[in-house]
Amino acid sequence: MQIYNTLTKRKEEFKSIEPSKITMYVCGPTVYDYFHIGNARTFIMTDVIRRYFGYKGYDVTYAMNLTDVDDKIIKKSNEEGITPDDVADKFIDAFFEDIEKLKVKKANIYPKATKHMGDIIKLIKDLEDKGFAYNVDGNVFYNVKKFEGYGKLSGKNVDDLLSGARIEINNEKDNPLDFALWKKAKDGEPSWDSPWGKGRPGWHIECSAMSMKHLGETIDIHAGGNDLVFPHHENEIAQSEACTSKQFVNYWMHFGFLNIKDEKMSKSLGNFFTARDILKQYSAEVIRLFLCQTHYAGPLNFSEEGLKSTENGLKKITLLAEEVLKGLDNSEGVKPEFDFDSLYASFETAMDDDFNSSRGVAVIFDFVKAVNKVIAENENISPEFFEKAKLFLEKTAVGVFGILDFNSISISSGGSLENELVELFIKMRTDAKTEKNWALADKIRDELKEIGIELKDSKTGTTFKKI
RNA sequence: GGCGGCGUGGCCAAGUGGCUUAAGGCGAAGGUCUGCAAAACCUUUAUUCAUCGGUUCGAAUCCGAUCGCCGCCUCCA
Repeated sequence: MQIYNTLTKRKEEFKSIEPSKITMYVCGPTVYDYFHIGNARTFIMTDVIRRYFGYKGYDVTYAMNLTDVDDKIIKKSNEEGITPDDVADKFIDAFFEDIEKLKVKKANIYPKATKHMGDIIKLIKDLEDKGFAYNVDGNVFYNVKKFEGYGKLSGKNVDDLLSGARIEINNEKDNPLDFALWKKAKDGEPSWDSPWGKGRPGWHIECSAMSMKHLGETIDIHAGGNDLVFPHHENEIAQSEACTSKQFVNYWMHFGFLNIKDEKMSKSLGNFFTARDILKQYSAEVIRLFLCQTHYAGPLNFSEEGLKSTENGLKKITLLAEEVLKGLDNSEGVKPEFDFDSLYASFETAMDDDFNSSRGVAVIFDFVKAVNKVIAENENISPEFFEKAKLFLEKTAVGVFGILDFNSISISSGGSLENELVELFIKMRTDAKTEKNWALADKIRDELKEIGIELKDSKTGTTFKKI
């Protein structure tokens, strides 16, 4: 399995620290607002990656942090006149609701910054003791010059950064690049006691502290959006490695941006759609397929046309899944020649190559086409064939991508009064057809469609489904 | 100013030296099936990969230049 590692800037053979076990940490949301569909890309693609590891038989321990103490939360709490905790709680709830609607499997742990103050303070103290941090009147800064590898992830060097035009002026810092580990409390802000007085943690320290606490000093994978490479992840490395003298993360993975008309979707530009709004119009499966059709690292333009075209494509998969379910009820039939093995192999080859979901999805479409061909060419097909076909879809489309849900496929089955009534209409229509009374036959079909029942004629008779 | 990414058919998107005279999806056109639909199947839809040079027996893939777009360096997934 090959994974592109931002740290080494190339694809590398993936080797976990412990055989068949993986530790993975992903930078989650700062809970001050509903997350947008660009954030969702990270949540969904890490979900796909995590699911694929599961497919491969790995036991994954996956942590996603919730940043619940932060400038933006404080700002929001002032705007709304509620406490920062209330802001955080509200959007943590919303986060879990949205993530569930997007069919993202839950992480094993969702550590919160506010629940790890002891660990954070201990880490800062350690950095101070080791000479990597200095205290200026209750503010503690990290001394970037002390850490030799600073810039190794983002490919920057301290001198280039210093010549950059947009570095803020802060007289308290020895060096403009130094960043806050601990911020002295201001009036009305949430604060915690520490050896440096009351205050709260800086932005980057929580991830170092929580990743090391829950997953270990060295972990397999750390992922996040492209915009976190610098400074966030760079600083995490500096904090963690200065403290442990061990490699913090073996594989760094970064996701490309979701753009609107070639511009990064972001809260600050205001060009964003929240995931919950998009979910009102499109299913989780459509959104997931839309994202999976592009490799995770590249940019992806978000558009209504794109979602629409994905929705049409997904229909093909769903309709085939329906045929597969129906085929399970066959009593007997031919056992067609079908090379499941080579399809599994193609799927794995694609996904083994840095999670190339775009190719993985193409394999599913190839499969759909091949099964449709089998169905078109044979009158009766054995249920065993459909069982194998269902298993393939379950492992790939359902299990890895989450772009199909057998439970939401309604196939007509007798029993209820409603179904019997529809069957009655179908019988009447069949009679009308025999009498070549096309006007009546079409009227029945059209009117049933208006109340949400779709009829489909085939050689073997007419079937219906709710739409 | 520093660093990095990208430019493939009408649209989206894989491919990064020969297996590709470029996957897959959407759209479009024709055909089979059907009373008509729908679905499905078959066929067609890039002699070409921003442009121009170069390396090579061979390049969308490597090198150089040019044009265009985007990102990071400030909070951001």
